[in-house]
Amino acid sequence: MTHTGGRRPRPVTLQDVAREAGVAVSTVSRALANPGRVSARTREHVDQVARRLGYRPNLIARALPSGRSNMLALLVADITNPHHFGLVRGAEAQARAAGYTLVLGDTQGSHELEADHLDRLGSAMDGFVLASSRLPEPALQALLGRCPVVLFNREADGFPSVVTDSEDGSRQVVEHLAALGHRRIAYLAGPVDAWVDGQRWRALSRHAARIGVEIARLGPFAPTVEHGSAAADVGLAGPATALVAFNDLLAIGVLRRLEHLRVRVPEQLSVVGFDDIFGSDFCHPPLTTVTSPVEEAGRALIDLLLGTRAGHAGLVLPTPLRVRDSTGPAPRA
Amino acid sequence: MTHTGGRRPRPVTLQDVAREAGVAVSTVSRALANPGRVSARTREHVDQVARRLGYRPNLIARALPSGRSNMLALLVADITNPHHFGLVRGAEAQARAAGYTLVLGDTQGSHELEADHLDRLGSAMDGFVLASSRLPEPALQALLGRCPVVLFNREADGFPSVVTDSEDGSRQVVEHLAALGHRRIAYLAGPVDAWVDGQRWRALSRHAARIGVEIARLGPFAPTVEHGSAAADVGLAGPATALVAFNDLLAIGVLRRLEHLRVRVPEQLSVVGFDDIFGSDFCHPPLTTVTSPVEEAGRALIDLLLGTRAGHAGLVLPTPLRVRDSTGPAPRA
DNA sequence: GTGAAAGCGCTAACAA
DNA sequence: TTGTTAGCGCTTTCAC
Repeated sequence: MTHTGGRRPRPVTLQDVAREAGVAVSTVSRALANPGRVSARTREHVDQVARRLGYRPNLIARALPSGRSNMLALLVADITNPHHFGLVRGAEAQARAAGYTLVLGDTQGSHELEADHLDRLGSAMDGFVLASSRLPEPALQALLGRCPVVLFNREADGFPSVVTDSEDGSRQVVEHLAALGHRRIAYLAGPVDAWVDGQRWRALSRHAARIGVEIARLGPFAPTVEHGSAAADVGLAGPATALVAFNDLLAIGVLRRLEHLRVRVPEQLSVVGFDDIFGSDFCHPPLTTVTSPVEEAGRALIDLLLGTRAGHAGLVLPTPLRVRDSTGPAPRA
Repeated sequence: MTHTGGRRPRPVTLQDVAREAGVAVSTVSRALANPGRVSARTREHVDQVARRLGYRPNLIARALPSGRSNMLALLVADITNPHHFGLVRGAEAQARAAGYTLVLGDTQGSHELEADHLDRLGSAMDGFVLASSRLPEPALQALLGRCPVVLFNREADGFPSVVTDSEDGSRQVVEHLAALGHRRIAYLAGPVDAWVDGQRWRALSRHAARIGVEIARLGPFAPTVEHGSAAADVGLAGPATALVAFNDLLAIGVLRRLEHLRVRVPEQLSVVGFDDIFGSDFCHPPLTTVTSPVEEAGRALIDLLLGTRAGHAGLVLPTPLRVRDSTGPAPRA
């Protein structure tokens, strides 16, 4: 790796600053970190010398004795899912405001990769946000003593968490479809190890039962646009007049397949998604979906991780249904 | 941050393993890192003890004396731009394969934020990939001696880089539009500090001149779907029969605005984008765009950074034009 | 308010 | 092959 930049000059260290300023390293350290515990004159002088020499603290060296790296990691199940955009932005902003650097990791929906990331980064991070963690419960519990962890869209004993209100979102979906006259709906399930999948399915079926609507669980399907084709075909094979997809990625894939098959949406079949991602407003037809305030979630997660927020329990964020053109009156039987 | 997990047990260190195994720390260190430089028996024994004790190397402590953290950072101008998905995936995979952890940073299109990230992370990373860097040239040059850096979609003296072939992509766009009878086209420019913006504009205007097509540069516009509205309005105000947007985000925004204004695409106006992002195939109408092999780019960038790839110069990736439904014959005057 | 000195957990000479 | 030892650059007691 030496080619890039050729000879690398030795970085300026605290020692260099101390020598140049004519004080002890500990004084420089204090002047820079705890400006209160040093005289105004020294602080100013040290500051100036440090600036002149172009001193940059070595984060690694700082982290070793202090035990804090000032880095937080956000591990997402799928970085290519636009759903996480806002989460990243919100978390980034909040972390930065608190003086932390946010580091992002993609687990590609694999709990092995997730565990691997945790393993590798564990000793170097001050805490983790696991978004849509796919980790088996025992693996999660094993983390408990080792490192501060907060969860997004997953709940587990002992962990602070922020979740979107699947319960209420599902209620809105069912009531919306029922109001449009749908009596048979199908849920196109997501990954079995995705905690929200279970939540959504349970809430959906409970409310369907309450209202007197039939609901079937189909799948599971990988939550991607590509797999929407398979999901659409399975959905089409049944009696359902409305399809509720695990998330928007899958829903958009379903929509694409239906268009290709010349199945008219919503005239012949209604489609609903979850998340309200980038693209759900300009796909064809625009998707009716359960929104979620991900940016707020991102901020709240960091607050929880840092202990900045009162109440360490679970935070549930509201998820209003955004009705667009992919849902309409049920076709006459 | 103490709430999460309660009492944290002191992690197992090399010393613990050494004591338990009845050998010196250096032996444990070697057994774990250079299994060749230690007898098979000791290695096995140490391995076993380490496993039994649940030893996890402390990355921070390891990085200090060795000067290598085994972490690489990828800084992208906009994490919410789907264009970067493949880049992240490709880079992640390649970094992981080489034993490195890839860390992601979002600079939100701001060179201040970019510089800040570089500053904060600089001492803790073994290298940086700057994707679509907005850093002013002098700031970039200042990095030269300090840390290995490779560039994506930007070229600068002294830095290895991978760029998509704006030159050839632009040629294809102009020839495609000319073949459809367009004689007046407009370029909806992106951020002035985006290197590719200049590249695309220059290539576009050169080829337009060569072929005898008029071209105007409009903007600059922020490269987001939202700003597509403004771009569409400006484009509509001129004589152009075809609009070439800086990227797909902007192009999709333009398409949305045109649909809202009941301007028929491509009958009344053709639209072209760059990147071929998520959504460009299901927006309305599907977008004609210049593709780019981002996943390959991601892998190549890591290779370049690690010096694994022969030839440290600039790598130019092919960018075939994907023709969809947003371009058609020029309207009769 | 400031300095001296002891580590943080690990790597890498150097010795044995 | 293995052990001893000196740091890496910084923070943080503890004296002064």
